[in-house]
Amino acid sequence: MSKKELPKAYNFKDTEERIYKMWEEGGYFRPSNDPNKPDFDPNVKPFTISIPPPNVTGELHLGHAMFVSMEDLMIRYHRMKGYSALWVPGTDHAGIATQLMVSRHLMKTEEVTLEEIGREKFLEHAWKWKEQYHGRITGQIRRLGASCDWERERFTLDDGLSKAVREAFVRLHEKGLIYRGPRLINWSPGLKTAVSDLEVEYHVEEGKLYYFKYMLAGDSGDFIPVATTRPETILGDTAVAVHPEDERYQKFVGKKVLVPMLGREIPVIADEYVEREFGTGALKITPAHDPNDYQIGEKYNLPLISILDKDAKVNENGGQYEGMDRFDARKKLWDDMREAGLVIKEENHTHQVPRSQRGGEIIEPMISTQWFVKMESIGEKALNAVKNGEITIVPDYFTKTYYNWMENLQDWCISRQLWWGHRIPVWYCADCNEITVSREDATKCAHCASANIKQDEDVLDTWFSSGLWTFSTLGWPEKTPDFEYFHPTSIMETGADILFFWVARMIMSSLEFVGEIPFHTIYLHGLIFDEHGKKMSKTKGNVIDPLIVMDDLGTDALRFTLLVGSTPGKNSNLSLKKVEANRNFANKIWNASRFVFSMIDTVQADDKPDTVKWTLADSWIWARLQNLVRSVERLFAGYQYGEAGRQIYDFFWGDFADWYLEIAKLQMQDDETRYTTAETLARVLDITLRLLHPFTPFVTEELWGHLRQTILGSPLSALAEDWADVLISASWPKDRDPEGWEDGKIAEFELIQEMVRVIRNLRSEKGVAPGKRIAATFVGGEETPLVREQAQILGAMARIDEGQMSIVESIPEKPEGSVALVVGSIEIYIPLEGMVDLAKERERLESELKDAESHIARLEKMLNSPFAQKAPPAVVDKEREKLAGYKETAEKIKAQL
RNA sequence: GGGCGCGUAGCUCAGCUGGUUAGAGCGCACGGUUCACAUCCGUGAGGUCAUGGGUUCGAGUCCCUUCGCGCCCA
Repeated sequence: MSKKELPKAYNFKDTEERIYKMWEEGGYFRPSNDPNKPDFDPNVKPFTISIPPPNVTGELHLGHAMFVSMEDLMIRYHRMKGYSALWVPGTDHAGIATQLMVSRHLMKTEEVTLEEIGREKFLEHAWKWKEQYHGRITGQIRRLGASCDWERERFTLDDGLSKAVREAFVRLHEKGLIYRGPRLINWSPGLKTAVSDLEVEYHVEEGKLYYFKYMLAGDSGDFIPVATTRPETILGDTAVAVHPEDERYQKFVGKKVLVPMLGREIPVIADEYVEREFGTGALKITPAHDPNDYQIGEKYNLPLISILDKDAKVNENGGQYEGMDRFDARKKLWDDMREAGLVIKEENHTHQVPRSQRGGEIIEPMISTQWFVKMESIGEKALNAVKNGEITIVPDYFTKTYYNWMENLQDWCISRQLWWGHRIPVWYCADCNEITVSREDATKCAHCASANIKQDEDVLDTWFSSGLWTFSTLGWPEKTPDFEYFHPTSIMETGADILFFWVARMIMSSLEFVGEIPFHTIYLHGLIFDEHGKKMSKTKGNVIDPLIVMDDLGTDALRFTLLVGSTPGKNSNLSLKKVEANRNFANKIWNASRFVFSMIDTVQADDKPDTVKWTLADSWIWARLQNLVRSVERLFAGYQYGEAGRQIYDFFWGDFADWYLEIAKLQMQDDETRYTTAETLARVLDITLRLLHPFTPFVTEELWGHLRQTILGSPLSALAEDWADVLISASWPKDRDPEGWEDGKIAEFELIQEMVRVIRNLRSEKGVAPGKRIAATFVGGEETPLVREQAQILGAMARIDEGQMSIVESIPEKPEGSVALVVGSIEIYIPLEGMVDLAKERERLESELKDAESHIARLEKMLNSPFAQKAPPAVVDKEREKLAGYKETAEKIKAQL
């Protein structure tokens, strides 16, 4: 039989690729109930996840590994539960990142700039680039075991999604929710494009606070001292503001001051916004280059003077500084001001510097004509969807963060000065100056029918298209069967860091365009740091590459580590040590299974007993397993996947492998119990593999296949008759209600375990050779029948010589030269000739007695307190039982002393 | 400045709606060729659950204070 050939260690390298291919080619990733097929049953519940689309040209990192593991777990679980599970894969075009990469590549290989090559040629290159790298990232996601339906894979720039983007844009425009105009935006001078507020990160950095004089117009010689962190923006100042109650400056309010070096006259205004304590208490206002100043500028109708061009060089408004780079201008202007006697001082100052999320260059707020989406009404709907419970966020403490953000929405700048993306579907007419906004490519002006029209040069923010992701991937704006059946999707699982970037925008888009929520649950996972909680970065050299981890330790080990090491929303620290431990777990599963197969192989048809009698161990492992199934079900329902994984791990290793398998070795040698033991082994392994499958799909699929074959080829074949062909489509274990006998059997078995432990402990302490069989006398009292029944197990597990093992109900007196062990009401005497140090034994027993007595005292005190009346009876009873147990133990020990 | 989270064994972390003597992995110590597994087996050491107070019959778990750390927003 094939199982004999199974290698001694689990070899994931021979397994993963083969299994994945089998799944994919076998069509197991498709939803079981497909609305496009004639046998579609609308009553079957769908379970849908849209993948957070990775950058099509990107490379797998741990963030991907995390969400793939988590989503695959959810999908596999629901698939096994009988839902029509659909996981829609796809990628996004990542406008800025990809354009940057491609243009760098072009510069390197062909030494051409974007301007030289032109839009059309550039796009050809970009598409080639996309084709080239697309397979890399999707291949890497496959390696993780992702059971997504690749036949439904989408890309943000493909035809269907582009159509969706157009539809969305045009609808927003029709509703007046989209507008174009000059506003203060975040400008990235290196990329030469606008970026959204979210794409700007504020870094605390050492800088300087520059103090200087704002001279009053006229020659009074009076001045207002002003401090700034960005002196070059002085060129664009249009006011100086002071606090209305600031006595130092009240006299200047309403007067004019002169912009240094330029001599422009600007007003001194009073506003409570000014912080009197900061700097000099007087604030220069540059509405065209600072968001706060912009608002003040609006309030007081101050002119906007833009002083920078698209390269962040000083423009014509900067007088003699025109043409200088922003930082050179800062220096030159300051030097000139010093010469002119306007400089007061410089101070070191830490402040927040806005930097581009991509590339890290300093972002310049500046006035630019861009397209914006009005967020107010859209945002309100999205806020309410969470407030009224239609959408739940897990973990729920992110709900507040969400509210906070949604209540303070700024209009969203959606145009980008790039070529790689969805070109804005707006055409400008050179004849009538009207614009044409169209779903189809326009050929003539909608207003004057002139053909002299030109499409807007800009593209849309990538997040605009990914905001439509949950429904555009299902076919919207067409009412496709997929869209009708699978939307709204079930869970949006993604990183907490893109709650606003993406998740909030999907909610807004879906409510706006589809009129329904995009998903009912948002599950946010945390970020992954290195083993000491430090952010992974190339410069620190602490980056863990999931591809290398999978090469070295296997996909299942990586997945299990990520899943078990994380709790919803919390960041987790990953170390290779942990992955290694889970590689070992995969190997443990492998070997325990191998053992089970070999046991099943030994069963003969005539081993089947006439009446089935389960042993204590059989009952115990079964009861434990049922507890586990219930527990996992409850934990999954609460998104506690990590805890569920840990419990399965503990059961498999701690209960099944360490105890039941050892006992099964004995039970398999007994004609009476061979059949039922093999059956128990088979059933427990089957259910455990099913429970583990969403965590570690490869090793479980491989073993389950062998298990199925082994059972089918054995007298136990009836067990596996109705099983699916492959584990991925097998049914999830049913959580049954307890039948009432379970707790008693578990308690009995735990007594046996405890006896084994104390004997092993003694052996170890006394240095008894591990292989040496020893003698033992069990004085069982009430438990004597149990001890007799389990004698063989006790003997084997504790290495007791059967010939020298006696079990009695009571003995007249303590045997000489023996060590006495007490487990509940049972006494165990181990004769260890020459090894028993009476004084030491006494000491040991005394300390055990002390321990028991302290418990007795504690429990008696507790039971005499209001606890007995106020606590639930079940809890009180439990404590009473405990007390009785300790009393018994104490008595037995006393008898020894 | 506002909001959120965290602080449990040497390290990394679990601990669900408050209810045994607070757990795991790694690390450490001792011992092992037990016929599934040395990617293993057995035994052990190690914690006043950051601090102070409160609620409760009962607090690692709920509330407040302080200290330390991290994140988000401004």
